[in-house]
Amino acid sequence: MPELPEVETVVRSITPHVLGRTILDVEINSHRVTRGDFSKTIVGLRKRQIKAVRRQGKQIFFELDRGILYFHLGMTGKLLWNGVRSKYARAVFHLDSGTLIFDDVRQFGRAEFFSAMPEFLLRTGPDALTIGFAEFFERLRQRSGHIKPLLLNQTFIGGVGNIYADESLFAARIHPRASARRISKKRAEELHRNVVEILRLAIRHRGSSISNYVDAEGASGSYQQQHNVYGRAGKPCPRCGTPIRRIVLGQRGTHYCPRCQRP
DNA sequence: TCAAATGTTTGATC
DNA sequence: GGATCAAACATTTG
Repeated sequence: MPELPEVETVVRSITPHVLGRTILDVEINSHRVTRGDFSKTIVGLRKRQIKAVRRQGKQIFFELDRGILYFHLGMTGKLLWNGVRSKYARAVFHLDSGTLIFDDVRQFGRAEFFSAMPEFLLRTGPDALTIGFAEFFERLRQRSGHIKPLLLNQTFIGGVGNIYADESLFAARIHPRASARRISKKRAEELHRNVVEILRLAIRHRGSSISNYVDAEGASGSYQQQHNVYGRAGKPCPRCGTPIRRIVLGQRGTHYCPRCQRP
């Protein structure tokens, strides 16, 4: 579900409720919430104070007075502040200020305590909002393969998912199957600029709500109303009227305008 | 019943 | 060895 704009919106809506607060107790209702033994997470989090909340790519970190609480929302994860406890409430965090529910239908998300930043979390590439063009282009040049799956690769850049990859490629008029390393500097500039602009705009609209996504208060985003290609297969391209095409690329549905985005 | 869904990890293969 | 690709994970919805 959540890509950078949605995760950023969740972070912004959750931060005022949890910053400086103390975790009193934790319930974990599914063995899939953590990768290892979940009792480590319960014990590790008890009595910890939340010093900072930050996002890198699609990852959320609560920095504690000792250790880290890590969240990844996967496809259907939600963090709900004092929200409804559904049957998908996989973990519940009781703070001195209220209750944080980690709700996740498909269970691709994670909520886990680490005493130190684990290696697998350090593999994330630079955040899509902060990477500069020079570094972006440099990294692009080093890759073979198609541009669309590369944008989804979180070790390349962090934060872009299926919606914003399709929307950014449309804005930059780049075919999703274009060879990453053969994209011209001018086109790469367009792509970099559009990725940043679209992510920022989507944050202003509090993200895209397709089926599941809501912020910590349970509110939907509205950016889905401005999608040009994502989920619009067969509908006219807003720029030229040609029907939007849907293909499968890197196992993901991929939407583009066959006229505006030439191979 | 089948396909698809905002994502990542794992294991094969190039 | 590194990069790339497909399968698997779990559940709902149309």
